Amino acid sequence: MEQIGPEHLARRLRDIGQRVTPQRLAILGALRPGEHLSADEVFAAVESSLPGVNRSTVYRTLEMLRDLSLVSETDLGGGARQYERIEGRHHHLICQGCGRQQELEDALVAPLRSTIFERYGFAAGIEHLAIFGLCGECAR
Amino acid sequence: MEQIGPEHLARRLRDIGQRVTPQRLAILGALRPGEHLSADEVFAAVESSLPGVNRSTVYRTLEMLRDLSLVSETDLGGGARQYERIEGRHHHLICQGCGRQQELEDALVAPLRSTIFERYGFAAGIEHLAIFGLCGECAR
DNA sequence: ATCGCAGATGCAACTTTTTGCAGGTGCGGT
DNA sequence: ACCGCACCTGCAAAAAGTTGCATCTGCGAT
Ligand SMILES: [Zn+2]
Ligand SMILES: [Zn+2]
Ligand SMILES: [Zn+2]
Ligand SMILES: [Zn+2]
Repeated sequence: MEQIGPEHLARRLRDIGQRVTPQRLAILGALRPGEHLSADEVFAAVESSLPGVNRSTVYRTLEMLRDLSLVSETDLGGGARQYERIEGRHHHLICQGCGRQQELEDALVAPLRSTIFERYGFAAGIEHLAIFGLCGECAR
Repeated sequence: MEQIGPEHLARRLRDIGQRVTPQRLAILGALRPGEHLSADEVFAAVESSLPGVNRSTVYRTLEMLRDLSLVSETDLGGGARQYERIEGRHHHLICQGCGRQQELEDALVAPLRSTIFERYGFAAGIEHLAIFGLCGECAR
């Protein structure tokens, strides 16, 4: 598992022409691949290590990280949007019957990305899809 | 173009075991295929024909219609989620560079739905995707 | 036609997210 | 090391969306 320190995060931000601030380091540091956090949970995590941060800074930073494709922002149907540091694409199948979730490998989604590019010349991100529907058990 | 009257909408609701109320008829009636409306725009439209309706009724009704797949709910990136009456699936490509939108036919998305079903036995809805990325011009 | 109740609505409080603005700070240039 | 200013942040208010509860109502049953 990749170990990430503050210097690594700082470099990552500078590489893409963004300023390095304590807030951004804390926010990016609070996010880990494979873990979905709400903005409020990120806020709570950041608050403890950097008292005084403002919620809107958290929202604005998450928005920036999302625009830079460093973080995914997804409505998984649970009230608040979920944020996750992107480290290899993956997606989620969410059953509207029983609520169970299942991970979906990007390999199944990749062809869509290719088709869209071939057909429209459009480079689709599709970093983290939430696909709603009915699982096998609930479909009957 | 399909003409829809109140009786049609009422039948549609009853068919799926939902109660018919003036609010629901007004809300469903305010939505038309091919037109994206925010919850607030739906509220405004409904207000004029049925004064006194409450915003939360609009939100709750849109949520119900979405669960019943009569209406799609999509974050197109413009601040507020957009609602549209579903009449044949379609999707949108949204360029994060210039903001231009392009419609995407469901034929290109259908294979993903099939693949997911074959692989996981999961019946994916995918009624109205918003796919973000970069258009040909902005990609360079 | 009337009754009863599960489900819908209105209302108000609350949570979540966005925005405008004034002051603060990272960082390239000197 | 210092400056300058474009970009960030905190703050406060607004906008968008959700929830609990008391009342009301559509509609199946009598
Ligand atoms: Zn995920
Ligand atoms: Zn299920
Ligand atoms: Zn649409
Ligand atoms: Zn573009």
